[in-house]
Amino acid sequence: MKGTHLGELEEIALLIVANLFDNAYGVVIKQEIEEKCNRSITISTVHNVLQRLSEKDFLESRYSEPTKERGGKRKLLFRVTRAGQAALSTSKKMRDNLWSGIPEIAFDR
Amino acid sequence: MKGTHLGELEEIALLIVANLFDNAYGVVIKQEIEEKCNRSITISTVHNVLQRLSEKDFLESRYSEPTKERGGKRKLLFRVTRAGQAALSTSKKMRDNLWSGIPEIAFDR
DNA sequence: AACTATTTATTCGACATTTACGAATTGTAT
DNA sequence: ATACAATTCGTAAATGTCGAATAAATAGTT
Repeated sequence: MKGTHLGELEEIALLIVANLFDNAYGVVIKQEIEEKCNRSITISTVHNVLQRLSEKDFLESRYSEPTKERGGKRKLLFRVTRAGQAALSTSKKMRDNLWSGIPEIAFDR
Repeated sequence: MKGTHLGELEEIALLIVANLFDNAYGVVIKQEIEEKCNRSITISTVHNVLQRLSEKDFLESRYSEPTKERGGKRKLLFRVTRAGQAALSTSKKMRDNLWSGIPEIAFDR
């Protein structure tokens, strides 16, 4: 039963890539996850999830040109695919639906 | 690094229990997950996640009285704890925040 | 120019946690 | 005994996690 659902980190990574525009690559994605989700994560974990999302066709990638700065290797830039967008939308609808069934009162015990 | 985050299924299960009131136990939770999330899942998977959520103190449980029907064993009834509510809220805020940064346009390519 | 060091970045290999299922067990009513 | 409702157990697959290895670029040295 592989790739049937979006894992917790997978969904976050997809959302982060969708937030970034033309500069979504490993290092920046790691920083954004750490800042926006208030959680620490290593760069290898990030690359791992990016690769898995690519295999699932939720992300597509291309290499940038190297930059002039010291150590400026080419970067692997990511973009959310249509399938990725669909997966995100489905997930959001499902969760919004679940939340809509929870009265405020339930959280006021 | 155990229990640092709410897994994908863990979050769904928590939300489902929050939706149910006084009848949140294995079988019913399984049915609700299948209906509301349009996905199939076995009863053992459900019990497994319920147990893990209990160990993390996101759920609390008590046994009901046996019922009069044939095979009516006592049921293990679940309720979301304060910590569980907090975890759900945190997760929701994080995701809402991420979605707020994605312009509609980004999904109209 | 050729080396070596430093920097930015990605890839690899291994392990931990979560998700998933079928089978076994428990307790109740017929 | 048998059938039924429910939970628990054992194991495998998918996802999440990290440290170390590798790759490619610039800066400094000789």
